[in-house]
Amino acid sequence: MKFIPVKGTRDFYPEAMRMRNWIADAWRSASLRNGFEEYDSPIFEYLDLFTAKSGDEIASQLFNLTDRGGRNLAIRPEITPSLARMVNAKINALPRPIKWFSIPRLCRAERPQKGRLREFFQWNVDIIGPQDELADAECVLTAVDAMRELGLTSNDVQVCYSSRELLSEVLESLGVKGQSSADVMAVLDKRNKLPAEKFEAMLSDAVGDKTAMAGILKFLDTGAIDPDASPAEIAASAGIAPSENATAAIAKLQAFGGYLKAFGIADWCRYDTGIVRGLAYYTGIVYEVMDVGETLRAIAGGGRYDNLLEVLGGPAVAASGFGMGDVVLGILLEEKQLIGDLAQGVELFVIDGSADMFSDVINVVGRLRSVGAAAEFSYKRQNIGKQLKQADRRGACKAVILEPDGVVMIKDLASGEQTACKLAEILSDPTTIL
RNA sequence: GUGGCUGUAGCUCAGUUGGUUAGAGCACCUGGUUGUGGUCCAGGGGGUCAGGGGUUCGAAUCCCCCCAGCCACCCCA
Repeated sequence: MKFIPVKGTRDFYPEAMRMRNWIADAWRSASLRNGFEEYDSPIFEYLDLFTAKSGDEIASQLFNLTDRGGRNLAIRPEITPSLARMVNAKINALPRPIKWFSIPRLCRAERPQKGRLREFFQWNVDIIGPQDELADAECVLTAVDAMRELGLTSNDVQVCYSSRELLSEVLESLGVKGQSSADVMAVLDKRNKLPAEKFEAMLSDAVGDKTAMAGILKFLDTGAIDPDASPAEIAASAGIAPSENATAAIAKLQAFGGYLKAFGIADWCRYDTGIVRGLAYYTGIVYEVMDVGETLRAIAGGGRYDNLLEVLGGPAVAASGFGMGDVVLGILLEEKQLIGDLAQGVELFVIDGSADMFSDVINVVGRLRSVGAAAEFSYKRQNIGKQLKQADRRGACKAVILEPDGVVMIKDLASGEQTACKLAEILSDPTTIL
């Protein structure tokens, strides 16, 4: 073949398109149920918007271009900067909390691999305004709600959360700072992917100091957070110096856990100190949705990013949200055999009893479509058997067979039952056969 | 950017130690069973064996290059 799709992109033939729509419909309906409004932004932006958020190095991972006026542009690799830009522009006019969602098509100039393509769709759900962990919890609830709609259960996926704030505080109290802190976080992020020995060796290299190393390992072993204990007690049992920041971060984790429980999704969620979320802009609670076997990369990731609007030139306004891509989710749904039969048939298939009645067929089809019915017909004039076969293959519910002398047989294709009526009736009121 | 694996029909795959005109199933198209579907029967289209070069009397098969796909690393918003 001379022309092939670009590396890392997908063609959506009707079958794949049904799957994509099925997922997007679940995302959209869950969003609306949970009180979010849909927005969208341009598919390309000024390159600055992305480098301002993520640094100049990000440019090499973007598809960027220069327009004829010499402007540096980039295809959006994420929508959060655009969201921040849009919200900043109207921050004083928007009622809060701002609860918005989007399902953008995104592009990243990466080498494709399992669960990662160069073009994909990502559901984004954000709440801007509240500082309360209730917002973080409501985002998680929305994610769970969509996954539930798609047929997943808490036996399939878990929302693993931690506190970026607490982790920073722990590292700092152990004297791990600056580059070392960044290195340690990078290693922690791999914890669930590496064998224990290798992980500890890498961690040891990043930390350097033995006392600090022991402190980090003790912190990592923290189990579920007791909702009833005082933050100071929890800090003590996790070997964390009970600074003001540390106890505050622990209290936030407790509040977050309480909201998850109140929303009825506690069994979908668990505290996991191994969640770090890269070195991005997160400032508080962070989480990733993992498949229970942890064989796939994260299905979704998000958390609190209270500084982003300010970084992008706006006021200091708190924000929290997540992104869920269609690629890993699609793999998981397929593995769990949750996709089912997505074929969508027409309602009615209109058939001629003899070729000379074909003009009546297109007449009836036209009338049916004018009242909103999904009606189809065969382009070829052939016997009734072949036309019925075609009706069946199109997934039609009923066949409308036009016979001589104005007689019409309505055949239910599932039961095989037929009822008769008059062509004149159908033409005057097509809704009688719906 | 680095590394590993794999490329035969739209899909899943056969193809012997190199040997005539590269096959099957499914899918697709046509026709039949002479006016009621999910069957059945018959026929048909479709492949420069990813592409290029080499070895050989002869290459889908052996060697080299390249391209593409998959997978992992880096990175992961």
